[in-house]
Amino acid sequence: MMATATPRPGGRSARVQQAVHEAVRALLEEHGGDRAALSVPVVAERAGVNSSTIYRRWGDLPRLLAAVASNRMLPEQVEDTGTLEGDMQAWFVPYVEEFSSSLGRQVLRDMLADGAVTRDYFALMQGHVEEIRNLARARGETAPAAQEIIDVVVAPVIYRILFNHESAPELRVRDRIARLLRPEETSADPED
Amino acid sequence: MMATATPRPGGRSARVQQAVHEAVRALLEEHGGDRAALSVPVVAERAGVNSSTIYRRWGDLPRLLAAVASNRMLPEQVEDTGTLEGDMQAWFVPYVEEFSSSLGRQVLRDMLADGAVTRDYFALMQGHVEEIRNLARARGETAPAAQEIIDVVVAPVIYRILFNHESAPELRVRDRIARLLRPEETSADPED
DNA sequence: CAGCTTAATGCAGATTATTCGCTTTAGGTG
DNA sequence: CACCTAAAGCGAATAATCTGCATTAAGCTG
Repeated sequence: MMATATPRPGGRSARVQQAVHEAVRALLEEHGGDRAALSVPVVAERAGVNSSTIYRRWGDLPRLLAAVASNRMLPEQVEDTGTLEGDMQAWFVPYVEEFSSSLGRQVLRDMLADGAVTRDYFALMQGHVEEIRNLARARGETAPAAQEIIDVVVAPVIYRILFNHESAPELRVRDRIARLLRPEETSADPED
Repeated sequence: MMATATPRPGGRSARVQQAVHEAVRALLEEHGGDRAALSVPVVAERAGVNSSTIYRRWGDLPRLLAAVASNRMLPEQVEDTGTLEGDMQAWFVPYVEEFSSSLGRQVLRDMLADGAVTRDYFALMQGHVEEIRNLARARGETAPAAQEIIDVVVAPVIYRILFNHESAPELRVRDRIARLLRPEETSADPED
């Protein structure tokens, strides 16, 4: 996923990548997400790989962490639940659960450190929003523009996770989706 | 600003901090914002300061960069222009100009790497929003909740800067503010 | 399927960054 | 003015990073 497009993707190269990714995940787990406990040599040893391999493939620790983060935060697949509101919830609620935990926020931060990875990841998210929107339109539902969905639902939630450290219940994702899609009906409708 | 609250803020300590901050800014300038050109020893030499001083005070390069970033991106002061819409524009437009440039985005990213600095900075921004809102209410204007201002204006703009690399004109900040404050009048009102 | 080609890895030495204990400096205080 | 102490300087020890060269194994060719 979002992997370096290697000319030789099979075999050893892939095994090394997997070993390194797993080593990072395991080490973060063991040290309660404490980045200070990680270093390239430590990851290398755990992965059974030479340090210089990591430097060559990922450049430095932050970029390795960003790669692991974007891999770990694998975008949900869009799923057809029959309604736009259902699709939006099925798609976005799991994201928020992932990202809003203390660990998820840290992983998100790791990803943000790498501009290219971040951009790819969020482009993919936007693609999913467009997919969901197209499903709705094919069904005959009216659907807001993808940009509006992002402005009203996605952006405020990501912003609050990142800058306010809000938890999933505080974020009221279902409520935000409902307000966007059914503005008349939903004036005061707390969900937690 | 947001400085380590030093028990002894005057004198040498302050001079060192200033020298180091200036060294970082100058070096970034010289190398076109290329982070790879910076290292703690390089900054130390330019600042005329010992490397170990930097390690002790800031911990590592990313945290130093975050400190410099939050210092550089000094929040605008709230200014009473007579109307809520004017105050919002006077306050937020300069932010967007700063942040949305390629250099500003990089600086924002530097800041985001440090959770504590980020949180302080955005808490300060939120305080300003509340100040603006209180000014408006004191004037007798009706004003949206601070949370709503952030959800509708601030969050989408920051999100798009960070994840879509949008430029200031694309972000249509004045338009966003107008739509929030005068929802009836503004249906289609491109500003660029 | 043996032999060839080459990207990717391993290895070891050189370089550079980071840490640490100790000494020195200079604001603040009585 | 002498004392106290947080912060800075210094240098040696440790650790991380980079680099050139040797080795490995995946993909290709015949």
